[in-house]
Amino acid sequence: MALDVQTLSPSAVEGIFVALGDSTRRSIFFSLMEREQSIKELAAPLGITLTGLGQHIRVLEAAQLVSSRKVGRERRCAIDPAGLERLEAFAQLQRSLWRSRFDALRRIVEAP
Amino acid sequence: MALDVQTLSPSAVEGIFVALGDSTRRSIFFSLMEREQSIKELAAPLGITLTGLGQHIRVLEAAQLVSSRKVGRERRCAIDPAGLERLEAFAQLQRSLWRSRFDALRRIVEAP
DNA sequence: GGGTTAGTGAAGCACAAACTTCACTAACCC
DNA sequence: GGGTTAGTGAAGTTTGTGCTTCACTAACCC
Repeated sequence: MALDVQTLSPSAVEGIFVALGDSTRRSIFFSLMEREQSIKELAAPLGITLTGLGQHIRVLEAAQLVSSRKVGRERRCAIDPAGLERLEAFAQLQRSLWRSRFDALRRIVEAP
Repeated sequence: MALDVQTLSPSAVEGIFVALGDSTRRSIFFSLMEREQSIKELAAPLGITLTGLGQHIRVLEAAQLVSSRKVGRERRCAIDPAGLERLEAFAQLQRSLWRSRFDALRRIVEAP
């Protein structure tokens, strides 16, 4: 997991939050966590058109949560670990940043 | 960081993604990472009304990303670490789940 | 070739949600 | 008390975006 400063900047996770902020895209994501699937396979249980699903995949790909490749006339979609790695690193960093600031503040307030 | 199964279920992080899926709420969140602030202080740089900002705070509070309390006539808003903890645990779990499934799949494909 | 199936691009619709205004409460200050 | 300031609730407006339809391409199959 190679993560530089750029990878951890707020703007780097924007796309992830936008992507998973939608319930349909969350469903697609969790469905792909089970197994790789085509656009058609993903669309069926959600009751939406292939076009609509294709649009969601593009958003998920932009966030690096999903990757896809054409195999024949099908598009095979799968989880891209990059997004999850970035999300985890982001949460970790923010939490530790908050913690250190909170501890510093506490030290001032509770000065002897 | 106490995290049970409930805390890690997809539905537990829905609110977090919905909350941070909006750019204004991301701004509020990062602004609060710097320091505790009132509704007025948060609204000023964003150029939105106090009413509008109050609505965003409610969404962030529902996701446990922000906590607030009334101090006099002001509402002091601050980061709630619970949301970040949950987000980190979620990303960690999903990534490890994906990794184990991916490794299992690879073992089948690359069978000797 | 002809028919079917999977997916894509452009363009439009429709609803959810971000934001506002207005009216009000309550805390602060003189 | 009277004036100002911070925030809140209800109700309306407007904009973004999720989704569709339609037309098309390309792969598969006979």
